[in-house]
Amino acid sequence: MHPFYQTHSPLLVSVDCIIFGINRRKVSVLLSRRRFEPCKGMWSLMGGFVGRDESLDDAAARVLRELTGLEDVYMEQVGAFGEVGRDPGERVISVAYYAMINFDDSDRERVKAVDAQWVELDQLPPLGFDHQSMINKALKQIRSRLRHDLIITRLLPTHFTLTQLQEVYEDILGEAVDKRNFRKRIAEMGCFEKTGLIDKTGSRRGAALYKLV
Amino acid sequence: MHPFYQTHSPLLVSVDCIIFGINRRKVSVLLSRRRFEPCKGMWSLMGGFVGRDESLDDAAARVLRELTGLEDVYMEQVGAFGEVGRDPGERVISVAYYAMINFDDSDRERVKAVDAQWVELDQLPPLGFDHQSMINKALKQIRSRLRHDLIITRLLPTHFTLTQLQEVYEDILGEAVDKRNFRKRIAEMGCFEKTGLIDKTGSRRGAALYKLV
DNA sequence: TGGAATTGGTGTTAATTTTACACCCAAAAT
DNA sequence: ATTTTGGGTGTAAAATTAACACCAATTCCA
Repeated sequence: MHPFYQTHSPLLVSVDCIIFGINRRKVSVLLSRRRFEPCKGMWSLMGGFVGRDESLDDAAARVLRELTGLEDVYMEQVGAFGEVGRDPGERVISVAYYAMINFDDSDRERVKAVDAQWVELDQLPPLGFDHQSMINKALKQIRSRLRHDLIITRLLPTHFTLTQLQEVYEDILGEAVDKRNFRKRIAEMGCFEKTGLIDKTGSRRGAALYKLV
Repeated sequence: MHPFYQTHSPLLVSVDCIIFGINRRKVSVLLSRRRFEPCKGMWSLMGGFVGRDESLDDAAARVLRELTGLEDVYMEQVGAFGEVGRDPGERVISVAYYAMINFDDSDRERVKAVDAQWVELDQLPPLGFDHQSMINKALKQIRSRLRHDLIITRLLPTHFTLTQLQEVYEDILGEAVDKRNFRKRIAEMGCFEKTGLIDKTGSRRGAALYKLV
């Protein structure tokens, strides 16, 4: 190590993953019950320490993979959280990331093994550490992208109905939107394509299934 | 330390400060020439390591104070940068912050002492590390806030003319805006107040000086 | 077997917001 | 007195956004 660096004390750095998915038709976050101190027994995000030879992005991807078995999932950084007392056990800097996954893809066995559970956005229990702030900041970030971005399609299977898409949109936004205006906007984006398939699970009539172009 | 933490290797964590200010009527960034390896001789942002007993926010404030002598400056986090090779000297995670300061307040002596210099946004030289990415991300963040937020007034003295404000706005946005529409929008915000004072430095006629309400 | 129930799908109009645009003003300098 | 310089102001067209209601297709059940 270069002498300039030696005088400074290194710190533990972790990543925490806010994993969004859909459970029982509602946008939810994957939480797990902590089995170690600190905050043992509380609900929290899944995290892990950053290794010397992995980037922050890689560490986040690894934690997600360990938990869900999923590879190559799109993740976005939320920010770094560094209050001195944020982890009561030790000084830890944590970088929050969010991921949006299609629940059906995820490895249910593994999820169960770590005591993880899907919780709807408006049903979140008290969380350990500063994890609620992380989620709040992530939601703000996602909402601001919602109008010009198709991130939320990652929560759905490759084929989805417009009503499903709208429900996700409303969950994230936290308010209802007008169906016709929503569909108009979607259509203008021009990134969707009718597959010709019909989904009959949601209604008697059946709804057209779309996919990203 | 709790045994759970012992198996993980701590990392160096630094903060880098993107200090915006106005120099010769143009929005500029305070850069310094590095006097140590790595990247010795290159231009870079000012940074510093995060101590065990200071938060990230505190570390950023400290670095800013050490460089400019300014206290209680508003800073905003840009994000964490953690590629493995981002610092060629050693593994360092860095958290970027931006500050907007009124140049006249800053301690010119101290700034000179660290070989620092104001550089206009469109005149940035090649920077060391990933500092250009940090600036790019900060600018994106600021632009997205520009319409509903008065952050840029922090770049100006407490009393300023509308033309000054508009020039800052244009520098950040990177394009010209219509004078009448700009003033209309500003007026609608309703956060400005004519002081009754006149600034004669900019024109023969003189321009009204405003302040934040 | 016909009618009730359920979710899917579609256009138009008014309101609001945004953009484009040009001329006179006040003071200073010559 | 004339010129020069930036300061200050309003209106109309265009674009965007928001509000709003009904018929369609199928299933289920009486």
